[in-house]
Order: sequence, then C-alpha cells, then structure tokens
Amino acid sequence: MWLDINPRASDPIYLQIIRGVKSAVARGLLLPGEKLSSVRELATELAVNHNTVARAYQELERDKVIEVIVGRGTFVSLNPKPSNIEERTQELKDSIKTWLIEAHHLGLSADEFLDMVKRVIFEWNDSEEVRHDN
Amino acid sequence: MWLDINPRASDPIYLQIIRGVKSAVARGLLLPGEKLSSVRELATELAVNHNTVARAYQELERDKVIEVIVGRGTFVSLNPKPSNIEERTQELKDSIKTWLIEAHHLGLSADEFLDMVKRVIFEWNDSEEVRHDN
Amino acid sequence: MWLDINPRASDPIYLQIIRGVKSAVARGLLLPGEKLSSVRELATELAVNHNTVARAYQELERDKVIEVIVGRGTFVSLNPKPSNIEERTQELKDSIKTWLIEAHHLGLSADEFLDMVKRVIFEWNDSEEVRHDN
Amino acid sequence: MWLDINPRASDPIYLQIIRGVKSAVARGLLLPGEKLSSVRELATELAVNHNTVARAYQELERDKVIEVIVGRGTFVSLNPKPSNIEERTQELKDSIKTWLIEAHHLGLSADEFLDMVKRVIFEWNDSEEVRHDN
DNA sequence: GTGGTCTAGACCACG
DNA sequence: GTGGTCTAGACCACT
Repeated sequence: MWLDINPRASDPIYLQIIRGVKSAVARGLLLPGEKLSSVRELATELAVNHNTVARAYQELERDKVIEVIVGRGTFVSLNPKPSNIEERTQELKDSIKTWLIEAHHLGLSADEFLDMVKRVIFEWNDSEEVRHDN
Repeated sequence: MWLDINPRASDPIYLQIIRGVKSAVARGLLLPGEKLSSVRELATELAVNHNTVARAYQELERDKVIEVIVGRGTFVSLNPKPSNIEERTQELKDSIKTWLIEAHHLGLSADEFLDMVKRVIFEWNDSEEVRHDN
Repeated sequence: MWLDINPRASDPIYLQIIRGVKSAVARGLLLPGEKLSSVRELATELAVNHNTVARAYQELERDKVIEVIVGRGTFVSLNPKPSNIEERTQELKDSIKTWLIEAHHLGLSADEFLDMVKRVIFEWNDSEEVRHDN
Repeated sequence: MWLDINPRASDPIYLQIIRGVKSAVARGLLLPGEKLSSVRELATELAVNHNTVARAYQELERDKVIEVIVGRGTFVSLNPKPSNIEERTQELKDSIKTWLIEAHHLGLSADEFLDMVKRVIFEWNDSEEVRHDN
C-alpha cells in the first residue's frame, strides 16, 4: 500500500491522506488517469471513518489533483491545474520562512538549512522513479 | 511593534506569538538579555487574553528561548539551548518534504523550489541587521 | 478511582494529576494502550475545571506518557520515550541532594536516609502488582 | 561565599537561601553558634531584596536552624530541634516516592534509583569535611 | 463525543 | 507589578 496513515500523529488523518495522495502522484506511484480506491474501500483499508476519506477526496478534487466522474469513480487528474496558485505559493513562502526561523533556533545557519533542503530534495529524487512504467 | 497577530488566522494566537518572538529573536530585534513586555502588557497591546500570552511565554520558556525571573519579568535567554534538537530536526525535514510535494503540485520543479528557498533566505538576510545597535 | 486530588494542597492540581497518572502507569494500574477518562469526564469526577485536566494531559503527552488520538480519546503510550532524559536526571539528582540535606536537619544520618529510601521502594514494590492481569 | 543564588532558577530565591543555609550548616561550613550576616548585609551580597532574605531567615528560625538574639544578631542554633518532625518526615517520604516514580519514567529501575541515591550520598560525604576546624 | 483554544475574571506567590 | 493557576463558559476542528 502506497498510503500510510498514522492515527497517533498530531496532524489530522484527512490531511495525511491528502498528502499521501499528492506524494504518490508526484512520485508517479499514481499515474494520471489512474483510478483510485473508492471512498469506502480506502476507508476500510486504512481503518478510518469514511467521512474522513470523503473529506480528503473533496479537498483533493478542489485542488484538481483528482477528478470524480459520477458513477465511474475517482481518478488522478489528467491535467492538474491547482486553482489558487498565488495564494498557495505565498503560503509556501511563509512556511519556508517559519521553518527557517525554527532552524535558526535549532542552531542551524541559513547555509546549513539550505543544505538540509538540498539533502531532502536529493533523497526525494533518489526514490522518485519507482513506477513510471508500471 | 515587532509583533502582530491575526486573530482570524487558522493557526492559534499563542502559536503566532511564539513564532513572532522566535522571529524577533532570530533577527536581532530582540537581543539576549532584553526584557519582553509583561504578560499583561502584551495581552493589552495585542488585544488578546492574558492567558493566551502566558501560554505562549511558557512554551517559549520550555524551549529556552526566553527566561522568567520571578517577580522581575521575562527576558530573552542569554544562552538558548533547545532541548529536543534531534526530534525537532526530524520534524523540520518532514516539513520540508511535505512542502516539496506541495511545490510539485503547484507546478514547481525541485530546482524551482530550491530557488524559492534561496530567495526566502535572501530576503531574510536582507532584513536581518535591523537593530543590532539600537 | 486510582486518582485523587487535594484542591487545597500547595502544589497545583494539574501537577497532582500528572503525578497521579505517572504513578498509575508506573504501577501497572494503567496499562500501555489503555484508554484514559476523557478530559471532561475526568474533570467531572475530580470536580475540577476541564481546562485543568486538559493542561495535565497536554504535559503528559509532551512527556510521551500518554498519546492523543484525535476524535478518539487519550491512551497510555505503548512506547514511552521521555525526551530530556539527561536534563531531568540531573534535576533528579539535585532533588535527592536537597532532600538529603533536609533529612540531615530532621536528625537523620545519611544511612538512615538511605534506609528510608529503601523502605519507600519496598512499600512501592509491595503494592506494585495490583492489576497486571486485570 | 558559601551561598550561591540563581535568580533565573524556577524555585524562589527565599527557598534557595533556606536550602543554602541548611546545606552550609549540614556540611559544617557554618558552625553552631556562629554569627550569620545580617539581613541587609546578605541582601546586598546576594543582590536580592532584603524582604526576601528576611523571609528566608524567618522560616529558618521557625525550623530552629538559626536563632535571633535581639540586638546582637542571628546565629546558627546550638541545639537544632526542628518542630514538626513527623509531618516533615512524611513530606520527605512523599518526595522520595514522587521521585521514584519520576525515575521510573526516566527508564530507571528501583535498583538504579537506589544506586543514584547512594552516589549522591557518596558525593556529599566526599565534600563534607570542608571546615570542621575553622 | 474527542481534544484544542480562547475569553473574562479571580486569587495567589514572589520580590 | 511579575508570572502562575484556576473557574466558567464558549466555540471550533476532527472522527
């Protein structure tokens, strides 16, 4: 299973699902057009309430990451075009700034922080090409 | 005022205060040993309840960002030594990964993400030396 | 009820709750994975405000004694890993030293103090196996 | 100076003074009959408010650790007989139990806790004979 | 129903 | 005047 949920984590399960799906799409574990498990199937697999999965799917649809075709199911978008790019890019920058400050208080310089980012990207690339042909 | 709060933001006020103080310390707007506004003063300035400020101060003290001297007030730590460095460094990396995925879905490549990080750091450095001698 | 609180004691109620829970966990009255009373239930039982219980639970969670599963409740940690072990071990030693001095002024020699410690441990062991199989 | 105060510590200064004096007496740094600094002298030396020192002296007198002879000064008691021994012995036991539980949650067994107590006693004895003849 | 956050207002310990 | 604690009651997010 490419999705791994931790109910003990502090961030809400629906967010973990959203991130999990986004991650899988970004890494090519889920390909454009591919069908996702239904809400109830996924809820059973993950042992969570189906309302939780439904909420995650709704937000993913709003983000144009997935598409619902009524009567057919839910699919990974063929042309993912997130809607409010500007707003979310700003969020992204705010987050980076927050974490930069956090890093500072952890004793990391800006350069060390940058190195950490590079390392994360490297690890990410390293594990990316898992399934582009499956 | 170096701190400003948005009571309608989604993240809690006490967290905004914590981040604001950490940011001010990291940028030298608040110098080691400097006295902070008292709990009730700051509460009045920010128009929030004093318990909210108290909670923020307590968490900052646990993080060794600030120190309380009973009956005298609250001061920026002289030697800030955060305690759970390992754990929090891991959180930091997890966060970066999450935002890397988010960036991907915003149409940014890893390189573009890295550029954004560099830009944020640059802007940060640019505004850092605001008050080291004031 | 394995927890009882004295609202007129000098140490704060939330600390009494923390100690009570830690004690119950240490003695096996609360087993790993077991569900605790909800914040509001316990508040009612103890006749204290729910915020007071919430604060105690939050500190216990930071200490990894308990875990919160959102929407489900609060549970005794399966793998308790306190974080600041070194710092807190030092506090422990300082405390012992303080009490050793106190014992001296109560007319106890170091040996008698040690005997008292042994006795406390003995009484503790004696009551420990209360419910490992319940 | 045999007394060392840390205003940044979490426990109140007056308690630190009490403990400092008790410790000095227990170790023979202050001998029975010896004169203590006056309240105002000590307050100046320690750079604390004289009310704080006064409070500490009052409690030390109640504990029969020191004696005030009006017009002459304050002296270490010749026959130290603390008053409410039973009550305070119970406090002592409660404290030990609290710290035993704390040790448990720090991953220490009862035996390791006992070893720690022995070590503290040993270190104490090691530094005790500093000034019995001065 | 679960915990998390916030307000308003009160009291206490400390310096 | 400083922070620490507590209550009563409210609203929100999550499952």
